[in-house]
Amino acid sequence: MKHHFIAEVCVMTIGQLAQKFGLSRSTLLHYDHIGLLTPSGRDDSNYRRYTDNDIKRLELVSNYREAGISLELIKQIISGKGNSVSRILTNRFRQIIDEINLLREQQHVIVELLKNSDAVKDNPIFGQEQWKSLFIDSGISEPTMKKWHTIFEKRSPEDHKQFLESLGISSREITKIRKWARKKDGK
Amino acid sequence: MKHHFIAEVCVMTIGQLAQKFGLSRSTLLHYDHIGLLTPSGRDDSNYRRYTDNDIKRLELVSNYREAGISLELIKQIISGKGNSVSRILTNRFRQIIDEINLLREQQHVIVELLKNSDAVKDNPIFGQEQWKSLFIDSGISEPTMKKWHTIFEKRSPEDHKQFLESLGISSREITKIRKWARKKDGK
DNA sequence: TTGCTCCTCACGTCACGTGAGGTGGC
DNA sequence: TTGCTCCTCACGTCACGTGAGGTGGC
Repeated sequence: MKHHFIAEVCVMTIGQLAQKFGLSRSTLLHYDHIGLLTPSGRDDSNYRRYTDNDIKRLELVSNYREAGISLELIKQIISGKGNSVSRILTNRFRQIIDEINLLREQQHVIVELLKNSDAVKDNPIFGQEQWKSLFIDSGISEPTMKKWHTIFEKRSPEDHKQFLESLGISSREITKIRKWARKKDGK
Repeated sequence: MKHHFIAEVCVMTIGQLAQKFGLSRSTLLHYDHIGLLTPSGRDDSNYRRYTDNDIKRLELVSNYREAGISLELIKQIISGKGNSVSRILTNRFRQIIDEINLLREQQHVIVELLKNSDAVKDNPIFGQEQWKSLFIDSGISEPTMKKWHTIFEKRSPEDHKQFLESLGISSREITKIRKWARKKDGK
């Protein structure tokens, strides 16, 4: 005996799918253009129809994108060709380490430039409060900020000190901050 | 009484300058195109002649580039227009923090993906040794690797554990590595 | 008719890299 | 002549973003 009701398939338009995944339409258009995610069909008005399968595929794509894998490599992964997934992932992991180290070096350079600039004289207003609000405005929570100080202090205490100095914070305050950054350790 | 010898000015061709700064020719060509660094003159063959002043300017550009400042902002800094230098530098510093956090999230995703993949079954060879040589091949020294383990362990012990597991390392080895990563602390 | 989403080009972004085709001095 | 550096377009990269100009259903 057959079921006479049609299986409930979930078909979505490009806008709905974009919203569901927190992506932009142009991102999905782009994925279609390069053949990474072509919708299974079109409706009467030539609108893209994304089916369940397409959605599953986008789920995969989205995950790998969140790992920072390039679209080209994601194509390879999904098609099953090219390097093994675990190799691609570990390569990317190593790449991230390099990128983070590069960014750390940039932070180091910035500290040096601030040290040599007349930031303090130029801008005595630009003190601890401004800096703190900068963190908060950018959505960084107090605990994250503290954690960051802790890591900075541990990684390169001298840079940390100089950085704090470049902000025009009093040496008494600096001593306080650094002490507490080191203390968090034992906890 | 005047000096009758001509001041020794240092004039360089584009190739020489590129080599001196460890940049490519096309980089310098690009800087000329966008008006960031236009050589003071040309010689008879229409070759670019970079003078002492140009070299000093490139020194500045190069420094800010090493801080990851965009060419557009460097233009503003050198021309003295726009935001103050210290503001630009601290903005960039904050941006780097965001970027590093994004990369850390990507590492987290990779760990999850490795955990859920059959990396271990697929690739039992892909053990500690392969991973270690990956680090070494990519120019990361042993001490840097150790430092990295230490930080990873401190920041998110659970992720670190899972990551090590995903590599197929024995639980005994893992315990050993993690213990030693924590120990470094007291030193 | 208004408002909404959808469509397809096609060009812009950022910091260069890469030829193609040609010149000039040793 | 060979080899070297230099020159000027002009197009490619990567992952989209941004109009421009137009359609289709409520």
